Amino acid sequence: MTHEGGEPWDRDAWDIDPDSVVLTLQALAPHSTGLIMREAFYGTRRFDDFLRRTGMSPGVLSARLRDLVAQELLVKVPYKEPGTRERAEYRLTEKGRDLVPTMVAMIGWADRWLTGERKPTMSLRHSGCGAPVEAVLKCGHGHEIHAAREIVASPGPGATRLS
Amino acid sequence: MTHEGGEPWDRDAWDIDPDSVVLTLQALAPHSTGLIMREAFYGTRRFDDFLRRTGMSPGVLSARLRDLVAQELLVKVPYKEPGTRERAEYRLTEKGRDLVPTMVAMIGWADRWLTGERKPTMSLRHSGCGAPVEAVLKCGHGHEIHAAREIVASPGPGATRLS
DNA sequence: CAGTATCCGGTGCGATACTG
DNA sequence: CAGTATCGCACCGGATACTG
Repeated sequence: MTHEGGEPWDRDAWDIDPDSVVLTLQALAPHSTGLIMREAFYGTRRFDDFLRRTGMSPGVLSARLRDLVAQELLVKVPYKEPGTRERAEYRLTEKGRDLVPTMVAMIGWADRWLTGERKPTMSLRHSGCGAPVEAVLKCGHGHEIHAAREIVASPGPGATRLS
Repeated sequence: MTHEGGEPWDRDAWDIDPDSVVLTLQALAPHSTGLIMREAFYGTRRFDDFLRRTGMSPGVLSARLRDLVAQELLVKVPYKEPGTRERAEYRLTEKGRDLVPTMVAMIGWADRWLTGERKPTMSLRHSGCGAPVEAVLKCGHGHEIHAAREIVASPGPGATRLS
């Protein structure tokens, strides 16, 4: 993953913003947003569960949930259990669930580099076979990619050429 | 990717922090850090190139590069071209390069959901075969995973049981 | 070229109190 | 239960000026 080593394009001749890496990072920022999404992936749906499990203040949680709903990563769904009053829950949308590969890749990286003494706090396994889940890279022809240098980056159709 | 639907553990009985998702997000936060890493992946190495291509101020860039070196995502390497004075460049470490699957997953997500009218600004291809690169999920037994519900999350060895 | 120093404005967030 | 309102602080980041 580099543009050096003989690629035929000049980095400074292209404006590549908004870059997709940054867009995704922004979707999960600020920090509290990522925390909420983590909880959502692990199954949390109700306001007070998010509150207790993330430890953030109600004002912050409220604001971030609003952002996430606006981004359509979560949907607010009213529901009513028989005999109780109506409540609200926040569910992952398809767009939100599609962040799973990103989350799994992040978990893999942190588990490889950041745990040190400590072991991973969460374990992801394939339902049925029980083997650990990981994110891997492959290309459209089905080749698995194991090194960054097997990837060539170049300006995409949305990049604008400068001057 | 859920703990609901009959899994035999109680989310509130476990402290799963520091969670790997959050750890990785923290490694790439604040925002300027992610921007720098993006540039690094696209091949940028020198201070003034980062400066111009990211548009941030020298103070901010300096602080973030320091963080990234401290985190060992980048290394500062002095080098000398014949006839010029010594300069410094920042290179990705193995730990930094290992974020590639995460980056690719993020790029895929943003390209699927965020582009709207606009097309992706960067294109990643397999060197040699030229096919587009993507992040996919698979398990240790080699099964490809296509739906979030094929993944079961449970507390890992590093989680602490409460009370 | 590769930074450091300073100022200053915005915002993210924790704590706390209150409401339907 | 599911939020909203307010306050004060810390940090992030833009602009600008300066240095080896």
